[in-house]
Amino acid sequence: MFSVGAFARLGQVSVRTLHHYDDIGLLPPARVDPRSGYRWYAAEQFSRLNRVLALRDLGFSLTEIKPILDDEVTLEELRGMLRLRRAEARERVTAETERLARVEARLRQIEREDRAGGYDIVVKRLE
Amino acid sequence: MFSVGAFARLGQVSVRTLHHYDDIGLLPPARVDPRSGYRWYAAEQFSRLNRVLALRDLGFSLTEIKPILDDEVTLEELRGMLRLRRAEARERVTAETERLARVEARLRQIEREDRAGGYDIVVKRLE
DNA sequence: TTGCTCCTCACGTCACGTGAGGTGGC
DNA sequence: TTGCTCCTCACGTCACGTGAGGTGGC
Repeated sequence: MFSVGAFARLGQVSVRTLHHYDDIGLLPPARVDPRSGYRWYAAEQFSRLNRVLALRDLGFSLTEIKPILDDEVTLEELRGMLRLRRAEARERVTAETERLARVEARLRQIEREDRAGGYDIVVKRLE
Repeated sequence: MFSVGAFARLGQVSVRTLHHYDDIGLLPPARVDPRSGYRWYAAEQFSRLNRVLALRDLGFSLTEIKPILDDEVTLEELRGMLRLRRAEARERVTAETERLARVEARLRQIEREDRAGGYDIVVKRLE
């Protein structure tokens, strides 16, 4: 059994994160001391923690992660969720790439000592 | 003079956004009717609104935007802020690209019907 | 009178970070 | 007794979205 502190250290997350995962029922400790309220985690729980972190890393919210880990999601649904993640990730990549280009353009402009001007050029849609 | 509704429509932002910009002092209306509390914007204020949107689009927070627009930032400082933005934008591009790759890897894995396994592979640093 | 616009609260968002104030075992 | 760990609130984050409840001019 591991105390929160130990489990957090070994799992590379903060104690607050474990408290949070307990609060939302995502990763409740194997045992809670009824007197002190101390949380005790079992070694097998590292697996679930790591799955949480892996899915979080793919862009899933904690709310989405729970049903996935609890096998309340079919393979088909999981596939669909991943496709959605993929689409979102692609969008963010292009959005960030474009933003980067704009920042660079602005920097070049400033290096030419043109402070003013340009920066109220905004792209807007017409109806 | 434009009412909030009109100014919002023409400026392509929500009324709530204008309220918010007023609340934080970023873009107070040119005039506020003392009786009704109605906000009235002048045509010249579109320029500032667009500057706000342009800077926001570059990744600046509203708190950073204010001093920039109020000329409380030197050219050198602005350059420094843009360099920081650039670095952050680059980081996000690579981070998002990597995330996308992981999502795609997971999808390929799932298409092979391998539901289980893999997904508790997590990268962690050793001390 | 009915619509439409406007107003001011004030809670909710997402995943925790960060004190505050207090307890229990070595 | 001193440290260290643990506990439970509960506010703060960032830029608004979204009602709730009410007012004023055409």
